[in-house]
Amino acid sequence: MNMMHMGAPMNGGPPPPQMLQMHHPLPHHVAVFAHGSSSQNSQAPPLQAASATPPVPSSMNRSQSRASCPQSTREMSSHRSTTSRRCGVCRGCQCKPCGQCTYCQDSPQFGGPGVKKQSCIERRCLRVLENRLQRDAPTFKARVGCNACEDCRMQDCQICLVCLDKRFFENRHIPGAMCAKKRCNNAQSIECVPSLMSQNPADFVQRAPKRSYELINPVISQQQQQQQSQMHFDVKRVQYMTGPPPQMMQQMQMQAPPQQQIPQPQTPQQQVQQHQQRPNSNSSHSQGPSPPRNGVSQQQQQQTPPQQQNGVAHQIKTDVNVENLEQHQQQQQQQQQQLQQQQQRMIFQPAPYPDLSVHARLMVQAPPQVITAPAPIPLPQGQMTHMPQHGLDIPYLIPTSFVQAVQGQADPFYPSKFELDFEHNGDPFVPPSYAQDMKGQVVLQQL
DNA sequence: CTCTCCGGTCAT
DNA sequence: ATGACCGGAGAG
Ligand SMILES: [Zn+2]
Ligand SMILES: [Zn+2]
Repeated sequence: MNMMHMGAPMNGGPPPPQMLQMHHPLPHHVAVFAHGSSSQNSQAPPLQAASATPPVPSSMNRSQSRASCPQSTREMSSHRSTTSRRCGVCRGCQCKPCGQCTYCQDSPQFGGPGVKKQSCIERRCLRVLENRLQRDAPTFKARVGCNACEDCRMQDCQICLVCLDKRFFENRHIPGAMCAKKRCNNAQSIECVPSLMSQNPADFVQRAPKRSYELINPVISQQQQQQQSQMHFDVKRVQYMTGPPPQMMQQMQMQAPPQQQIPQPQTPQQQVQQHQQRPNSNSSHSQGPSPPRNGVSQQQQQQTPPQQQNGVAHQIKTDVNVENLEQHQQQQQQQQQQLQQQQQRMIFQPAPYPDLSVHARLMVQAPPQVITAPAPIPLPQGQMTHMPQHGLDIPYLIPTSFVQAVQGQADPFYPSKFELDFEHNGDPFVPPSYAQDMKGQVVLQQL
């Protein structure tokens, strides 16, 4: 029951607030939307459109409170230091509400009842995610699978805490853990010893904003990417700026991220109008969510006319999701080539871990397909497009490498949608769609 | 006041 | 462990 559908500030009409004013210098590889701050990056992606269309109205990131001030000031100053706020710069913060995820559906913004009161899955902020990981990881019951059973062979869910940690934080918070969704009988629980960070919450707070996502993603040539088209492997290499704990030396993570979906060129406003009437627009959560506490069901909310989603069919992008590195591309490519075969194989042959009893060891002794980082690389930025670097230069805005994005996708969290939207409606900030068929493909679980 | 949405809590 | 709720913080 809604009928409220008040014109959300974002859709309404308030002139697009010019992007978040970054107080810190933006790395050249980071495109800026705002006023002609056209970063003169060499790869000069077609950002005109972007600048014309701010990612999200400032009103959208209300709770973010001055995203421009990366200083921990506001975040911490808040008496309720326990409440993490939006960073305002990560992909999530930049994204518009998809309008189709369960939370958007719930939001009054889209005519929902507003009972769930959660942010759009697409808009999940990485900072918040991290805070949560830091909080929960210590008590998280991590397990390592046998890597032999069927479950272990399945691809990671990509939405559980472990997967998210893996994807965004290179398992720093829950090292060695296997996808929480996997139900391996031979799984062994491991003590989660969050590396890298002290157990002192006070520390997090301070570090959170500064948390650099100094992680490096290997670069995979487009060709390679295409060759791996059957599966997505977001191979990442860990690289720590600060002294990494022994167990976290370096690791290579292979993930089989869900297939990318093609963005659905439409703005929230449009979405509101269309207000899908999808049969299974349960979207986002792949795992059967528990039943709603009360009668408010998703369906009930969908009382809007069965508008069509428009002609844009949801396609599935099969390119490998890999984010490109700027400089180490070459060497990486070489490396990748060598590993290419291996990787393809891993797709169906989850590497048998040498020893799973100790996660520490697990981390050190990377599985066969593990690619060890060539050498400490100076955090290239721009590849972790979805990683906010609170307080630091954040290559999370619009990576200059739009071009790359268009060709080979990087991460489900960095929807290829951007490029497409450019072409379709010039709005690169429209979040990926949540077609039921893509259910659980590109999401972040509830935070 | 309006609005977004974090985080705690409870049900599953 | 995870999702549904919902109180309420905090920004506009
Ligand atoms: Zn959404
Ligand atoms: Zn954010």
